Amino acid sequence: MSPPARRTGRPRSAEADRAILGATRAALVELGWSKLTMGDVAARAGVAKTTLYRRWTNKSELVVDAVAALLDEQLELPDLGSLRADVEETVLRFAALLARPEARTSLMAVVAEATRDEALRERIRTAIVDRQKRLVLLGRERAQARGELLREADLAAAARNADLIFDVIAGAVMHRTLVSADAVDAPWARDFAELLLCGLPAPAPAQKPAGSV
Amino acid sequence: MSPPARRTGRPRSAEADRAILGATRAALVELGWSKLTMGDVAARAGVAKTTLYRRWTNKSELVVDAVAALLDEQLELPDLGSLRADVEETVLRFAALLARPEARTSLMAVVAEATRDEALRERIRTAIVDRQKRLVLLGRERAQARGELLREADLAAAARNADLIFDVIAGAVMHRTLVSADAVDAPWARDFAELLLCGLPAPAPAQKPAGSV
Amino acid sequence: MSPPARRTGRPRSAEADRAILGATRAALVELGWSKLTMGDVAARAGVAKTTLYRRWTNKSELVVDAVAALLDEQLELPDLGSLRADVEETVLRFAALLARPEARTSLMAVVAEATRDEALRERIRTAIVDRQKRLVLLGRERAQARGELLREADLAAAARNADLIFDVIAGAVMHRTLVSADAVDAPWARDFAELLLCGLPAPAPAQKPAGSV
Amino acid sequence: MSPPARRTGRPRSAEADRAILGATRAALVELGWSKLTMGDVAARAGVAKTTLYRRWTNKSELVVDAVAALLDEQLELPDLGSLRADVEETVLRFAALLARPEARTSLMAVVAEATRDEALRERIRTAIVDRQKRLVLLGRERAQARGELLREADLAAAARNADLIFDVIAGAVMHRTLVSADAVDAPWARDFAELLLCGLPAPAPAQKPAGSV
DNA sequence: TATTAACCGAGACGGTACGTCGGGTCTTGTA
DNA sequence: TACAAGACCCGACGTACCGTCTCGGTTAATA
Repeated sequence: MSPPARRTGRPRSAEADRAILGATRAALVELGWSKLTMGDVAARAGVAKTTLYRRWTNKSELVVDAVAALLDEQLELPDLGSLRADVEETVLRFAALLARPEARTSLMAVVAEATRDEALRERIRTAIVDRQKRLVLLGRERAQARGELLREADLAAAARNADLIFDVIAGAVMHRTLVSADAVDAPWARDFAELLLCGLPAPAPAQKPAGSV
Repeated sequence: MSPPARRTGRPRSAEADRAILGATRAALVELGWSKLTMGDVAARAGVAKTTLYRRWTNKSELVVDAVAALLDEQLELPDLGSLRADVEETVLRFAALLARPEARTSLMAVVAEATRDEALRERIRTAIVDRQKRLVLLGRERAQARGELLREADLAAAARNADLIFDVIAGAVMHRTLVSADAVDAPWARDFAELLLCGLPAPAPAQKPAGSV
Repeated sequence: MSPPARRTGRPRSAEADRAILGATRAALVELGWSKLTMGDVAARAGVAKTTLYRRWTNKSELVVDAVAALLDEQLELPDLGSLRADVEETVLRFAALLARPEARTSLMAVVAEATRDEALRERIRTAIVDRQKRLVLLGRERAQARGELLREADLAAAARNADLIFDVIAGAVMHRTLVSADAVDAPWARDFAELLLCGLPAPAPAQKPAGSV
Repeated sequence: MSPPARRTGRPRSAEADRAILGATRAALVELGWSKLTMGDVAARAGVAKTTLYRRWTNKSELVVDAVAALLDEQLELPDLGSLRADVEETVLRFAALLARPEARTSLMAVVAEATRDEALRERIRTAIVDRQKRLVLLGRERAQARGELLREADLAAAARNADLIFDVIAGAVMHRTLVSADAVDAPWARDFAELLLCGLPAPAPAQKPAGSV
């Protein structure tokens, strides 16, 4: 069932594979998705266009693969002694990643493409989202150990909550960077952490009776 | 201030503006971003291609404006009597909009394109971001009137805060929808509103004594 | 029958007429027929396009009028004492005229346009051809007076002959200049006059028995 | 000498060359120069527009070649036994060609365009002028073989002379047809051949006693 | 060692859309 | 009315990229 390993004929050049992916990543950084052309990638890789199409059926497929390789870098969770400090630092690290043009461009390109490609969406979910979610889980673990966070009884609720926090953090940073086109700097990170930990500033401390969720 | 110029010559047809934006939205729905062509939009609008390019330099710019109009008409702030309910409802409305393929696709395409196009970024900011921020401002106004929110003394801080809240709400919804590829439904909206209003659940109400923040 | 002289309303600006024709000639010289645009002419004349179209229905009509004015300069027949010398000098003068880009360009443009415009053809015939034919008639007159040329008995034949000579001289110069793209210089003029006066070089003097022609 | 290059890559389709030139001629006949469009030619030829532009940079260049092919196929030198008869027949054949509107129109259009386009002038020279000059060379060869013409000693002079004769014949016919707008018919051809072979009718330098005619 | 099938580069091909340009018309406000 | 300005419709222009298709030539496994 698995590919019976083509046997006859000249085998494909592994060199070419490497060169093509490298050239694609370079072109992505310089030009972005929409101005990247197959002809240009081929030229950069010192390869014929035919060679590209022998391996990938599409511009999309090629670029997605190139991006996937690019995004294998991972964020690491800091441990600064308090939940608030850890959140701020994580936000700043993620923003630093998004500040790099190749990351920003290719991430968005792949997300945009995914808006009309179910398979790609699934691929993003497993390759990126699920992998980064561990940061939230780990951070919560630590905070609970420190006594900074309530330990949730309901397991399902706990999972749902982790998902929510992940979307809030990642979404806020991405939205500010890519849509609002504003900088994510230390003051913003501080304000964001404050909001995340304490919520909107209610007028009277007495308004929140004891025992509320 | 801005429109004192343009006195001589035949004025631009407002009719054409409407027809073009309408045709663009219709084409987006039917074809999606990538298959939408300027020529087709012109034909649908009963207008010459030149007339499009006299108003928008690009396919991107045109689509940004069409999307902005779409958001304008679709997003209204509800008034359900409490900040919490208003937030939930707004989140759900925004999610409903993103569930429509033409909105999702074109919004993301435009954002992706903007990652390497400063002018487009600026246009998104003025045409979409600044315009939708009114929802946050209006919502805060009402909540303060109801006594649900502290009235901020510092004006600059108030503005910064509105920006932050906007990015958090819009970012969370977009990220969950487009990146995490999960549904934004009523339970999620409830959890999100809870988090936004109250922050992460601290273990004891008395735990935050002196010296905080 | 003659134009009843419009009376009401603002009269047309004679200034504008002059400016337009001048601008057209200037544009013809610089750009040639095909790259001359109505918009450019209007701009040079400091006039709106509407004003052009109020006076001429077409680009063609406008340019033809401009060319006609240009060609009102005339060639003068020299009198150098012999038919041969007069022919050579006339050829060189005509060539000098064709060497001027505005003359060359606009003349050809108008002729090309005439290939599909009967009315224009007629206009060229009366405005240019018939007017220049006088040179042939005058030259023949003088040569006959000097005894260099046979005086034709048949009047119709004489007229036909003048037409022929005109086409041969003008045609040869124009063809060499415009089609063959070679220079019409003194040696060529000499060779041409020799050919015109004596015909192709026959091998034996005895071949043309008396009384021929 | 000229085609040693071009070794790699897919070779250009000779089929396409034929189809394009054929389609161009057909379009010229139906539409004339100014209404002929590259897109239409491509469609008729069953070829992409790109393929046209890969071979010809311009509408003008393409039409020049199409016209050249037209002349090639239409103009053959007759052999009627005498130089005089051959000249007459050639003149009539050329005139018949110029009577066809597509030939007349496109030839003139191309020449007019060339008055301000050096590259086009060069192309006309090589594609049309040099190619048709063969008729003069061949005709002279035959006439000399028959003993009707002097064999020139000086080679350079012979070449100059062929150029001259070509310009005289082609120029006279074109001028009469296109500028004078008169018919080139059998009588005119006879008069022209007489003039070309014998020159202007001199009164016989002393040979002919006074009072002749 | 010779065969041979699949590879490779180059580049032409049919398409489709792009953004621009010019022709000729129409619509303003002003003189 | 004419005029300057400039928007309008139309249609062709020449370009760019897509993904496919020959070409002539190379290269490793097989026979």
